[in-house]
Formats: sequence, C-alpha cells, structure tokens
Amino acid sequence: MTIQTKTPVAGIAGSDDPTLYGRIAGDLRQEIAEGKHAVGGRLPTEAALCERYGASRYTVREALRELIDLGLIERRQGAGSKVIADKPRTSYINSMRTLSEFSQYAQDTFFDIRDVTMVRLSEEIAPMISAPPRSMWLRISGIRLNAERNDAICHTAVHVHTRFAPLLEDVKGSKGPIYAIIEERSGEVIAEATQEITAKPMPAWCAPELGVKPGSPAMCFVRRYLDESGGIMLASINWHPAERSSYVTTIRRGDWHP
Amino acid sequence: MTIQTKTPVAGIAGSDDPTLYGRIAGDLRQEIAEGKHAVGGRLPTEAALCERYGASRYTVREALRELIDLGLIERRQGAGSKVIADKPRTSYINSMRTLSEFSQYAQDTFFDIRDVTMVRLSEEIAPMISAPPRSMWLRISGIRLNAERNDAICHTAVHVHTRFAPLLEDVKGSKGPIYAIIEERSGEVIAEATQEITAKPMPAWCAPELGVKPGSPAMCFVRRYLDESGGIMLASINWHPAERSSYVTTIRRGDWHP
DNA sequence: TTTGCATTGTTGTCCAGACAAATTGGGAGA
DNA sequence: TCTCCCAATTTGTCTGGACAACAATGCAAA
Repeated sequence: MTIQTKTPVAGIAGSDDPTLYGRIAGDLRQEIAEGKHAVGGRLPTEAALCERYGASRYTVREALRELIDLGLIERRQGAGSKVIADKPRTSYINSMRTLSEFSQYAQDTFFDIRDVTMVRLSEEIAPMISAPPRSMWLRISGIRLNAERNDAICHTAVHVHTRFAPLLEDVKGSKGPIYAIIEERSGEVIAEATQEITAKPMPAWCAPELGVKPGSPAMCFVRRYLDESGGIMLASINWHPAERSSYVTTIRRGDWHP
Repeated sequence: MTIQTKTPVAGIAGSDDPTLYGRIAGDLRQEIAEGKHAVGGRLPTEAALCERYGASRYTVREALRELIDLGLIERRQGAGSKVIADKPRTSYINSMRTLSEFSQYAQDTFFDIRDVTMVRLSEEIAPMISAPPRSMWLRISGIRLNAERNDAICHTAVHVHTRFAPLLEDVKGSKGPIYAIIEERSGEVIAEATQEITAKPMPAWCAPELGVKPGSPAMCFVRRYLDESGGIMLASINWHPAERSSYVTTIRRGDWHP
C-alpha cells in the first residue's frame, strides 16, 4: 500500500480556507492543475458537485464563479463547464480609462491647426498609415503646443477618412482631440488603436516650426484608429524633437478580475 | 411643468435588460454617473435596495457584484458599499499574458552576455534607472542577437539589485530573460514594470558592437521591474539602432476579458 | 439521408429564510 | 474625559426550492 502524498499546487488555497466554496474551488483548481480535468474537457455538473460536497447549488456556483474569474473554465447555459486553461492567467495589464491616455499629450495641450486640405497620399506616407497609395484623405496638420502656448511639443498631421470630412468643416475652431469629434458626430466608435514609435532624424520640412535643426534626433509616433471591422478611421503622424520627449508605459500584475 | 428627459449614460444597459439584477445594476450605474451617489459616499444598503425593487437579497447582491466588477464600488462586511469611482474602470486596455510581451524582443532572440560585474552607478545612469548614485548593482551587459545569431538587435545592460546577485552566478550559461530567472529562484514576484522610450544619438561605446556609426539615430529603452513595495528589482537599458527597430502597441476597446 | 421535433439534461434567474462575522456607534464604568 | 464593551447594523456564507432558458441528443417523419 502506498501513501499518496498530496502536493498542493503553489498558490492554491487548500483545506485551510474558512469558506466551503473556497475549499471546493481549491479542490477543483488542484484537479485541473493535475490534469484530472483536461483542457477542453468538462467539469462535473453543478448537481454532481452538490452531491459530492453535500453543498447547496449556491455554494457550488460560488466556487465555479471563482474558476471563471481565474480564467480556468467557461460556462454556457445548457452546456456545462468547459475547462479552457490549466493554470490561472496572470496577465499584465496596462489599462487606460480613455483613449487620450494612449497618446500622452492630448491633455493640457493645444493643437494649432495651420492647414486643412484634401490630399492624395504619396508613396512615402501611404505605408506609414497602412492606406493605399494615391488614395484621398483629409489632412489636418499643425503644431501641438503646451498649455501656455509658448513651446512647441510636436508637429502633427492627422489623416482622416473622407467619409468624415463633412463633419470637420469647423475643425479649426474646435476643442479636443479629433478622434473624439469624429466619434461624437458620426456615432461610429473606435474599436482599436495602434501606435508605432520609431526614431528618425527630424525632417527638414518640419524642423523650423519646432525650432530644431533638420537631422537632429527625433521620434515619430504614428497612431492609427480603427473601426470594428479593422478599417482605418483616422491616423496621425507626430514628429517630436527627441530632447523634449520620452514615452513611458507602465504595466501591473493583475491577479484581479477584469 | 417640465418634462424630464432621461438621457441614459452611454454604455449602460437600461430598462431593456431582461434580468432584474441587470436593471438594478443599470439604475445604480446611472445614479453613480449622475453623481446621485458621490464618490467616497455610500450606496443604499442591501435591505434598502431589496425594498425599493421588491427583490430578494440574492438579486440585489448580484447587481452589486456587477458594480464591483466594474470597479465602481467596494464592499466590506459590516460596513456597506462605498462608491470608489464614477465611471467603469477601463474602457481601453492593452493586456499581455506574459511580461515578455512587454519587451517585444524577448522571444526568439539570444542574449550574448559579454560582461558580468558589480558596478557603482555613475551620476549619468543612476537617474535612468531611478536608483541612488554610487549605489552598487550587478551589471550584466551584452548584445541581443536574432534567433540565427547573425544580426545584432540591440545592446543591453541589465542592472540587478545586489540581493539577487548570488542567484545569478551562472547567468552566462542560462536561458531566458533575467527577470524570469530571478522570479523563479528568489520567489519574489514582479508586481509592476515600466518602460521609457527616448530617441538619442547612438553612444560611441556601443556603436561598434552594433555595426553602426556613433551618433546615428537610436532608440533607448529603459525597463524597470518593481516589487510589491515599489522597490527596483532590476532595470535594463537597451540601445537599438533606429533603422532596425520600431515599437508598436495596440489597445482595444475592452468591455471585457483580455 | 436529412430535417424537424420532442425530450432530457444543464445552467441562469429568482425567492425566502437562517446564522455568522465584521463594523459602527453609543452608553456604562473607571 | 477616556476606555471598554455591548448592541444594532450590515454584509458574508449557506440552505432549499422553483421555474426559465438554452443545449445536446435521439427519434420520427419527409
């Protein structure tokens, strides 16, 4: 006869949990970690677990809820509990409340618009915003200034899909980021945004406006705002003198729930 | 007599929710958004809500659970429900399952360690990693190569807190990112990481190793890995030739799971 | 064979009640 | 006045039951 030594999986509250649903959840986590319930397979039904532990449905459901929050199982009415992972997700997240926290400069800055025109994309910038060359876009370009309006932060060229052009007739006098105006007036929602950062020498055509020498170190931020189907709603190209800017992101370990 | 037009707050499922707890949660979200329950204040007790809606405690608690998940309230046994925010926690999230997705180059690359020494931080790099000048750190420096080991990606200098130095005696022969080794061997967990990106001319002392000219455009990535109490566990300084690298981040509208 | 339907199993929603545990506030005693 | 303790309030845990909604399965009919 062999004595089975239970080696509890690290981080799983075992039989010391004061609550019954905590212990049930711990047991199930252990069983999933051990492979007793394979990923893709099914967990016992609520009724079966009720009988096994002599617990009420409430208690069992509370335990299963914990496994859902850990990302271990998925439940569908009528179907059952499917095991979708054998270890809890430890996700590192960088969450932001608003889109403007993505582009760090949106708050407390002023966009001095100097030009609004329909343009045909050159071979050079079309790939930057992932649009077909020679397609037409509304370009809104200018200089972003600090709140006191005495210092230039960057040169910005926003390219907006032509279907939004009628909404932006008065863009020069408006406040706030352009994507917000489009979201508000069109009712369309930005589903995804990407940002690409590259270091390049400052181009000659915008160096004077920023008061730096052409060829000096610079960072180019390209932000693309996409709709639900992945189409580009607008994209902005931003040139920052290097000595005035750095880009910081923070992520935190999330043991949480979404 | 004025007709009060109820303008539902965007994104809140209103009276069309088929479930009772969903409608209760919607009402409460609306009231919080409107400021009827101020941040820092208290929500009505479960008993009060039960009476107001003629619902059972189960139903009311289910509604309150939704507000907890949204990060709007906080509950403590015996105390009550405190309002801690007036809008849901995150609209846009950039989530990653692992830390290595943060530094995009960790996968499929090889870290060719060329030097491991205890160093005293200079006045120049101490502020880069937010450490006191002249403090002692273990510096592990070298070149990160692509998977085929025929092309240099960047120059990396990892500064590790001295308390981990004994764990890294054999670091030269080990695989995987250094923070992972430290997490595994020390048991300490990285709670937060920050990354700072700046554009600067390539320094002369690492230009030759990367095969580029000193002063050419470059990006400097500084990553800091912090423990629970905010102390720096390790920090890395990475110099990338600009023409070989760009940094991309994507965020999604996140109403739910990552 | 394929389509449609009914049956059965499973989870979702909801109720009423009970006791436990934590917090809070006020009153009695030092 | 200050401290300690008790009692009321409030949320946490748990039971038992009921019906609804959805999914899967097998059977019957086309």
